[in-house]
Amino acid sequence: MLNNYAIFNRGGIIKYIMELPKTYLPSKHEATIYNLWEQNNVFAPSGQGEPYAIVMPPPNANAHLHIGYALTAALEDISVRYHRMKGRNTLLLPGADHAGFETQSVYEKHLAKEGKSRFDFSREDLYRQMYDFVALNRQNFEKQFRQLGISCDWSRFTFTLDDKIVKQAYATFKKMWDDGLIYRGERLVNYCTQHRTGFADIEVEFREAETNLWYIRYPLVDGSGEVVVATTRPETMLGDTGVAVHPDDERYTHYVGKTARVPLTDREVPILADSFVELGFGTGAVKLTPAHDQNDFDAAERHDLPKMTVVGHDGKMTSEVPEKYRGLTVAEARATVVADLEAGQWLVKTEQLTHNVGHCYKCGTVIEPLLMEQWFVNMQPLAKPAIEALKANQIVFYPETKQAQLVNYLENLRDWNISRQIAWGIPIPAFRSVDDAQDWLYDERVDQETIEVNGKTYSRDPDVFDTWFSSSSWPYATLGLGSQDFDAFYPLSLMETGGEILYPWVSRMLMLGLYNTGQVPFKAVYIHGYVMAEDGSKMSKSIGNVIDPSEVIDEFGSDALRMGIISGRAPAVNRGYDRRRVEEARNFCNKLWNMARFMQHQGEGKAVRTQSPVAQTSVDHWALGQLNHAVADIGKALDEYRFAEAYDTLYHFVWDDIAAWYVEASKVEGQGTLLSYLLERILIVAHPFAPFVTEAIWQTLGWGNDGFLAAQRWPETIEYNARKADEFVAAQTIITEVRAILKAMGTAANRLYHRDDALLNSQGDIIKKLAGLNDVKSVESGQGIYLTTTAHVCWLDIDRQAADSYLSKLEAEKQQTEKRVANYTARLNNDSYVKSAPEHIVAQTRQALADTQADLQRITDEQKRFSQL
RNA sequence: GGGUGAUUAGCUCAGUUGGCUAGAGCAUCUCGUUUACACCGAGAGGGUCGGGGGUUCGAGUCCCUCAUCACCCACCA
Repeated sequence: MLNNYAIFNRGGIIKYIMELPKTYLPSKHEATIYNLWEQNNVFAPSGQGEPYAIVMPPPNANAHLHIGYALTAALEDISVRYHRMKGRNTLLLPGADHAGFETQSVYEKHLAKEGKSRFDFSREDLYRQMYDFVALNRQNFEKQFRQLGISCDWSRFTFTLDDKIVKQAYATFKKMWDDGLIYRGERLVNYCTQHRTGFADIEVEFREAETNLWYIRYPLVDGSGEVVVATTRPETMLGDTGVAVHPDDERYTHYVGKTARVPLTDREVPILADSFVELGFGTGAVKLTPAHDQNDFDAAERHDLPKMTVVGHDGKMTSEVPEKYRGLTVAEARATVVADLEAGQWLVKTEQLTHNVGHCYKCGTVIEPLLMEQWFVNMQPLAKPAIEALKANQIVFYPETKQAQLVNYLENLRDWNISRQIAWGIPIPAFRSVDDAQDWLYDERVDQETIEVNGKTYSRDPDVFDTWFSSSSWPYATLGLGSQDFDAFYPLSLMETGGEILYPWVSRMLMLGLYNTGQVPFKAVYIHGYVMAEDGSKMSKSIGNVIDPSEVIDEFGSDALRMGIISGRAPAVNRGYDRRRVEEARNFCNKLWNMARFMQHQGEGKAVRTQSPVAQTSVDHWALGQLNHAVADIGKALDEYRFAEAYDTLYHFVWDDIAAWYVEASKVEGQGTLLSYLLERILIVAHPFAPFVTEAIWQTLGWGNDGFLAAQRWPETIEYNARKADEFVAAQTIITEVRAILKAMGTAANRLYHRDDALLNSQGDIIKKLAGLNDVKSVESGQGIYLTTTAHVCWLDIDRQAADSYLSKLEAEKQQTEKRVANYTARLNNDSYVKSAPEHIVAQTRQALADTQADLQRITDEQKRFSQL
């Protein structure tokens, strides 16, 4: 099979030549086109104009892109291409995420297949292995991004473990350290005993679980009675260090201050009053296990209770508990404790209870709140300025509601645990004295296990940062704080991302951005919704309903996927993937392609690019007017990130106005002389949405000599004659009515008569061709039926039989028109309407009434005329 | 428990600050192969905008309420 296109380089100008087959075949062009762009550095910032910058939220370098990324990519790329064409200094900076724990989990599965575990390796070894593992997989997603046509500057590609990111993380940590925002604390940490690491609150997944509520007697030491507590975790009673009741709970007032004995142990614990206890729940008395429950921990802090760790990092009971329970798993311990309670008559009763239990979002293991020493960030001083910036509207949110949600989140923020006990991440640059557990140093020599400072030995903290800690500086760390890029592009124009990371990421970028740069990191935030499966359910690998963007691209093309996926989609609304919209968009690409074919055909194979049109005919002026409107509407919609609306406007402008009306009109001799100009403008305006097909056309027509389409300027408003444009609108009205009548009556070839009407004289040829008439001519007196939707007197010569059936149709039309007349009349008779409504609205109504009355008049005249025949 | 969003044509969904007869694509029905395109063209049918109440000259749009669905946050010893 012969190649039907060739690329060659002649005199430094790249030409792209091929035939124009009937249908556009994306697969034949997309890769070639993207290579041309990339090799010619089309996506680098121009250095001219007002800056416009987006830094991509880095996708997981290890992942195969799912179809949601097609949406992200389309939204970002449309914005960027549009602003580039507007002449702005535009940057789209790509990146990839090492995705700490996520990737380590994947790698662990990989290891498991080889019968190994991460605990078989040192952290350094593991890190190196994973770095290579990710480097291999990374090419995959970079390839997919290119498939999607993303116009990013690959030379600025940033990986979240790159030096500049690590350095920024260290600088941030150091600054916080110096400012006293970082503290080492023994706190309850959400701990997965399977993965052996702690998590941030936000990473814990709560699921409903059926469990029991056990009611247990705690006898008073003075023998004066007992307190019954209710618990879902009887095994943790082995670590109880108190019992709490509500201060207002009269049932227990006289117990407060007394001492109870914890069954199955010899421990005596105080009964105290604390308002965190809920009066209505259980018995109103609660056991306190400070080392394994957040509320209990907080209460213990307030009342200075000791904290006993009874569940260890391995998920087994520790040596703190009586010997018979030691080494049991939590589940085993629970069963044993319950049995022993029963045997000892300590158990009052058991109730069923449904409640939420935290699980590891990766492996599903129940999260144990465990007491651990970790690095924490004091969030209040960071959250406060962020809240102020939000309330001062320094960032525009799409949709708006996300702003208030973020404020609400920030106002209730707890301190942030940034330590993770995994290998795949940025080592925490802190060292602890081997002699003094309280003596910590900040030091960046993390490649060393131990360091000597002032004659003392310090050993490295084995933990790494939470991924979100380093990625919170993403907007300026990628640019390089204080660099030229930073000066040019910070704050970013837009942060485009999904709703699931509004809290963990957007909020932290905002806080740390303000902290490190004194400015908000971005001027706008666009939150996209999720792409669900076609039936509206969540896509997941386990269900097997994941849609691969590459497969869609293979079938329909990248442009079709981009447009199909943004079509009709509002921000932050989850919606299923809709294959029909992609098909629709594919058809649209083909429409563009065939308009180009038609134009080339008209120009006898030589399509000349025109930039300064001379409008001659009415339809020319009309087309320019429509172009102006479309360009303005699309631009305005894109300025406000209303992508679906912008695409809709483009679609209907191209298809309805130009393809259906203008191109058809241009087939009439002497009409439609601006085809190449309009096509040129359309390619530019459509380019942000459908970059491949538009560039393919551009290059194929030989316009590449003037530079890439991707580098063209967005159209300016063009002058046109509105009165002449209106002539074509009038012609359209006549054409539409004639078509409708002929269709409804089932008659074909006919003539349209008029009495030397100026419009009919000048637009006769177009009307004849587009309405499918035999003739349009001026006569002394005509015959047939009058048109009723136009003020231009003309009548359609159809046979008597068809005319009779037309009458009944006319009656239905009359009734509708009468209704409208009544409607407008009533409105205008309403004094308060005329007084309160804006003048132009009232004027519109008056005009509408006049027009409708005229229509009604023509209809009744026509009926009368018929009845006299 | 708190919060957010959704409910518009058979289906999937648009509808910017309230203002012409509420739109699109797909699907359905008629007709059509006029040399850009059947991934096409022309025409048609189809909605009391979830229920109820309110504000207003005017409500799909704003407010209240109810119902159903989805999601987020918090948390239940």
